[in-house]
Amino acid sequence: MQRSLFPLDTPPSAPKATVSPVSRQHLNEAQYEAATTVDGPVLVIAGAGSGKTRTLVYRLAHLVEQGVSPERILLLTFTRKAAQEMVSRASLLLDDSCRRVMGGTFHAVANLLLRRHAHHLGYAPNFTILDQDDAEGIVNLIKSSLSLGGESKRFPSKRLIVAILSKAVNKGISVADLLDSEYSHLHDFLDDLLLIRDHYQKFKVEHGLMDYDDLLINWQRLLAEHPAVREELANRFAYLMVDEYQDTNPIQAEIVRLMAAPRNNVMVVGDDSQSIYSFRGADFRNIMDFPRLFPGTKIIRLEENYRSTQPILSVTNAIIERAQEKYTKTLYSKIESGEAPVVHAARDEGAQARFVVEKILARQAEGVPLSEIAVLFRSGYHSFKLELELANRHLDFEKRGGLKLTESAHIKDVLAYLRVLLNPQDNLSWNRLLLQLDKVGPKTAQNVLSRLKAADDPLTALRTYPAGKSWQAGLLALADLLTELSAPGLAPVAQFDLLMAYYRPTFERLYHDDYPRRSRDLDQLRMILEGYTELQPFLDDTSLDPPQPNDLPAELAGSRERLVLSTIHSAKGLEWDTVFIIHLVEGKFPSAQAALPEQYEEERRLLYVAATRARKRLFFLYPREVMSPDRYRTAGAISPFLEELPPNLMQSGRESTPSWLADPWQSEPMAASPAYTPATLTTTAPEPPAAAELKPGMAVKHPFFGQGTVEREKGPRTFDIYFPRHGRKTLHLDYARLEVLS
DNA sequence: TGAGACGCTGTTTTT
DNA sequence: CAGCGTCTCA
Repeated sequence: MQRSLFPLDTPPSAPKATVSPVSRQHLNEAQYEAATTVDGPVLVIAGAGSGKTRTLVYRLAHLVEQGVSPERILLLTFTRKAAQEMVSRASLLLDDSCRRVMGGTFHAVANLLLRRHAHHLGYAPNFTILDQDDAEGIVNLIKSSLSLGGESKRFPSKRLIVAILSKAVNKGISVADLLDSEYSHLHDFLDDLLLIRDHYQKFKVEHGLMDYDDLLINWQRLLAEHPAVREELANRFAYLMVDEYQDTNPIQAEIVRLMAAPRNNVMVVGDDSQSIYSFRGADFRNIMDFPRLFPGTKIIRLEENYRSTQPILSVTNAIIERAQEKYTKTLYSKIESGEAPVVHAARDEGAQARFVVEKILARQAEGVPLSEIAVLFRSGYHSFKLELELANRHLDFEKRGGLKLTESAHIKDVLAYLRVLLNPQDNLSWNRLLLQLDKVGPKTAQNVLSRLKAADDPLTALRTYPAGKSWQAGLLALADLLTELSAPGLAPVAQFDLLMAYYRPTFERLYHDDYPRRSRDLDQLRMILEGYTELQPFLDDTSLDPPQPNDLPAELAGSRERLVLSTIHSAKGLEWDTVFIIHLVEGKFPSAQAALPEQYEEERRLLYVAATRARKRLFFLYPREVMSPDRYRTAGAISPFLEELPPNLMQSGRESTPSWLADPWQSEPMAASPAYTPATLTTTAPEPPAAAELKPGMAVKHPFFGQGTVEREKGPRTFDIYFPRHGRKTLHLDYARLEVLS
């Protein structure tokens, strides 16, 4: 979790490089050209593993070295991590001034800009960002208030409704057209959907809420409708770079166009073969439209792959060769030798998991660190069996993708209090708080809500509300809590602690069966909160860059090598020595949902992305039998993507069903495993260091952020500390559990 | 009108 | 395998 998207202060530093970092030695011809063409529009078509990141990093350093002020560079990436990584590598290459480059996702940058300029659009600066879950919650409220969907079972779920409305926005088409093209079976619900959309829109504006799409739309509107603002921003950001351009949607393309004009110093980098976000409105044809959007675009292709061995590339080329529509290129590698990828048919899911573990141990024995190995899959739940097996064998892993910490109900509960504090208009969160009171249900909550809406001061309104006897006390307690929390000068962690004292009984009542497990999440949340001196950026980050549930503190994560389990989407842009792709069964991969040819093609690209992550060893696995929900075994068919590949490119491993396995028809029970505990945090709090003890340059240790260096004193008992793994944090000694190392 | 019990369905991917 | 809607009782 990292919030210093706009690093505002510059750490003192001397340039490290005496020779120009961007020399022809480190880059090939095409990369060099891309890194050093700084004026005018440039499109880089970069195949997988072709040194795209390297090129961007060198270009960043080159720009700064040429005298471009880092503040004037905007780097738009797909994840926050990617931006950090690039900025940090550029800093190593040149000097720390590169850290002043503004970088992040479209959504995160939109958020920062809109906090400053939202008033042009009729929004207050304290708007709340909604995640998908929130959006679904609002749609649900609207659905029931309009009494839609009651009788008819066919009425689309809140999930689907939100997906449809969002997709229409992101593709820039009407809901009617979208239904025609992708959801023809829902055509009868068009009017209902439009009605819901209008109510949803109105609800958001009235209550100071923005969903992910609004962040983009409003950024675009800001630029399109307010020329003065557009000019100011376009002036400030004289150089634009956009990574993963194949996954941008039309709104993002328009934002880029508006931000870049009239200089058009903009470089976009992407690979149409790796476009995997069409469900979000992205269209890989976007990348081909770029030259039309920016006449005079210089097009550069990076086709040499530096990552994988030729045997692996031969397979990945074969995968993508069968794509219906592709514009590009065949990758080649100079790393000739290497083993052919392995296809292995495991007996069932359990055997698949055991096979992976065996191979991991073998690879480890060959000297490959655990962190250089990854297991990839189509959907989050595909790794459950494997996670159990790994826990059994005491192999440490880190899971990416799938459920986020902030998606669980108990975390959402806590966040709702904090949200209401910052944005008293946020009726979604109010609703959540009210429903937690005993004897208060949806109906009562609605009544209270309508009163709050009319009132100037929500807290007074709460206190004076003519509540029923059975729940009056609860309402007052809530008002008291919120009053207490709004005391000026309270640090976020202090607010959290007060809040927990109030919430814990509710928490234990609501989740009585498994609250100890959930309790750990709250501990984790508290530690994350320690990195913030203000609530707003914390809340923004919980929506824009949500942490994973078992993200370990740096202290534990850094000391041990961990295997990576990841959805393919979250593995984008990364690479490992050894990669396993599991569950390559028809129905799971490609997903059974992918019925339309376009969706099927995207599944193919997804497999391509997964396979191109591997440097040396690549394993394709599938279970021959899968459990259907009713405990019967059914035959799993091999994914058509694998079946259609030329067999001579791969080693086949059906025979290697481990001999120690029991009778193949006997279900192999997993050895009883001790309940998996995602590393408890048993740190005994060290004595808080006295402020006088901390001096710039000192090494300190934080339970979550790991080792860091004190940069400067920022206030009473408050210091800026730079953590290499998490960026700059402002920490208060009373709240952060800091340990002095030197 | 809230709360708890029961039975059904449907299940990607992420900002 | 939960998360939803429906039903019943308080």
